[in-house]
Amino acid sequence: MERLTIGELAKHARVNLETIRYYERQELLPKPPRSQSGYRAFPEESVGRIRFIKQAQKVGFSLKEIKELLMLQTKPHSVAADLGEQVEAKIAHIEEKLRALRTIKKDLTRLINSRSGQDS
Amino acid sequence: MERLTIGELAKHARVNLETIRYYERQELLPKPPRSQSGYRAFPEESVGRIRFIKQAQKVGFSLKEIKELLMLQTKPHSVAADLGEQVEAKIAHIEEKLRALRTIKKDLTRLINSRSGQDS
DNA sequence: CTTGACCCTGTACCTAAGCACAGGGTCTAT
DNA sequence: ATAGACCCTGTGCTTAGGTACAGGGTCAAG
Repeated sequence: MERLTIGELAKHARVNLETIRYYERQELLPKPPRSQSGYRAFPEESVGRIRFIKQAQKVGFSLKEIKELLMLQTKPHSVAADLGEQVEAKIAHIEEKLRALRTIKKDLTRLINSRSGQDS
Repeated sequence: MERLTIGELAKHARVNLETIRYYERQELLPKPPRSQSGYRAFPEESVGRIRFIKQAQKVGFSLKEIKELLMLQTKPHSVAADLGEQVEAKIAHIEEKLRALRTIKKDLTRLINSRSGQDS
């Protein structure tokens, strides 16, 4: 399996290299295995993981919340008791954001329409 | 027309009173008129304005971006040249966020569905 | 076998978005 | 006319989310 250095990962995921180390410290990325010389050797899937983090940030999730989302995704078969509930809660949270966005969008759209025809 | 003190506005808009002063400094709220004794006297619409700010923040807009959104909304008849373009750009931005949210939601939904039936 | 491009750790610095005083004036109810 | 609840300005602190070195090892190419 292909492994990436931190620099390669940074390039693929389009983030600053320091950001990756920061995410590792914050435990958003699992600690990667190291080469003999101590270099980090990331699995390819780290690219997707970082992209996910960036997507989620873009819509207002904090890193703490994103960590929870990632935990749900990557340990789906863990203790598992009320996992469904947790996920439902997250989805509700997302739907709230969707509503907020649609409202803002509607406001702006109305703005455009109200302009057409009248001129200053 | 009804006017609000900063404390009343904070209560209605459900934000900390210091946040309002901060927004004023950042020019997200227009400087309100003052009473003889120097107290701020906000128009009622400030409540809606603050709520809008909070909604937009929830979905990942920075205060700087929100300021732009507000300027589009409140001075729609200004210089007006390429205002339509600006609004379209904002809407595109919002649609990007909508897509990101839907992706995250789909991931989580898939997670729930994949669980039903199988057990660890 | 050295030079340039990487990587390591650790620490410091930075911006955004507030929150928390201190020190002082105001307003109103008793 | 005084206490309690407000308001004012100014300054400083805090947290999140990074970014930027410094000081030092590593690796591949010529």
